[in-house]
Amino acid sequence: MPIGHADAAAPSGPGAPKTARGARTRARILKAAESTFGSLGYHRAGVSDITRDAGVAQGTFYNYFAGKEEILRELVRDMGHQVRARLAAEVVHARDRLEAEEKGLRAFLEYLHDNPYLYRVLQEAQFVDESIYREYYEAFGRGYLRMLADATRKGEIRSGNNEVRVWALMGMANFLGLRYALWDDDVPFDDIVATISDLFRHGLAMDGQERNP
Amino acid sequence: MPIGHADAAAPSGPGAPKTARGARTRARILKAAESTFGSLGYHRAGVSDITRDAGVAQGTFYNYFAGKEEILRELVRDMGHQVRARLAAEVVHARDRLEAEEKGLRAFLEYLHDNPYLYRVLQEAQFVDESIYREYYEAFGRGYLRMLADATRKGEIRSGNNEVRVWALMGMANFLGLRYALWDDDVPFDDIVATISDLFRHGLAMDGQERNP
DNA sequence: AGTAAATATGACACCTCAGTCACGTTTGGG
DNA sequence: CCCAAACGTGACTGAGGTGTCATATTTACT
Repeated sequence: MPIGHADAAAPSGPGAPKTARGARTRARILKAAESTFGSLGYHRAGVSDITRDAGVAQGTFYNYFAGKEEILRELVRDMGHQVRARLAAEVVHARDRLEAEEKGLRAFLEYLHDNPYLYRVLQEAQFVDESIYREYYEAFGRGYLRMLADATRKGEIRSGNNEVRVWALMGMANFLGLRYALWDDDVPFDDIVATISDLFRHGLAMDGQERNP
Repeated sequence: MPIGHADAAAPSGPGAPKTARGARTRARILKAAESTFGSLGYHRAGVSDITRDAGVAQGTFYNYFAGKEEILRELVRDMGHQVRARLAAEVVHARDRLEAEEKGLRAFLEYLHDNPYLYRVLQEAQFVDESIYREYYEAFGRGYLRMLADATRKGEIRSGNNEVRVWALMGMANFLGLRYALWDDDVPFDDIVATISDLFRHGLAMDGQERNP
């Protein structure tokens, strides 16, 4: 995943803007949708809330998006690109997988803390159209799996079912983010990263225990 | 958490049934709400869908519940009691914490596979009233934390920040359940449990590596 | 059996909100 | 400078759905 490369596709299909003004307006509406869905939630948020926030009329909305559901789809795709790009950038200089996990987790917690809307929009999308949600995590998971496979090949991590590991790791990050980056920041990210790092380096069991082949 | 003990509180407050018939009707409505919310989702499901499923008239619903939101609250509380009771029963005979984690994870995956509605109702409740959701996981987490603290005291697991661990472990189980118990059961639960057990016993890093005091 | 409280009914009032449309305004290529 | 296409507007409508209420039926106790 190259950094600095425009990962986000230009909008296409019906409703794609054809002038500079159109592009600006579409972007404003999308931005407004992010904060409106993010703070009010998808169902409480009306299209009129979005257009008011964007400073356009109701009808303008439908010049660019087929409806409320489609703008959510677009939004999730957009936000997904952003997180992945950000995490990839943070992780690229790690010397091994364990270090990459540490950097990645910290970056994710920080990202979530700075962009709290991501979580809500994403999780709520799950119940509007499950395929949007699966697409996000499967895309995320594919990249993650590739990195774990590399690490296995290099002998940096134990061999094992990396696909299962990916889902376990994504779940961990997700819950830690919800609890410590969104709900309460009563535990420093350093402590969280240290705790998880210890789990990755030594497991949960006492040292030297259960080392049968 | 004693098994076989009625953990679920009897309904109280306004709308509490006062005859046997009333209690039956209330229970039928709650049951219907579970399957209706579970399959259609909270927002798509109408109160009329619930009452039709329960075989009662619209108005009957409001004899027992203040509204759509309150029955969701009740439902989450109810389902939370059930899962916790079930997991506690499965875990109670484990010989140490590591074995308890294995049994607990497998039991959770099986429970979710048999009760797919739990996930949807719970996750969706998050956006209707966040406190319902937090209450569920904080209750779950308190019990979990107590068990990890015991295990630390007994020297069964490494010392570390158990609270952070609890959230990491809950997140893992959650995502593994979503992916492998609800979406696709293409990986046997045995493999999942084995993978996670290996993580707990040895970590992710290669054996013998990173063992500095 | 008689009676008051509890429970059941379902039509309906009322409101929210997504999406439409006929008509103005701006843009940009020729 | 012209004009066709692109863009912007906001009042309106029609569907969907929550909660109410006057009335009917059942329960439980005497």
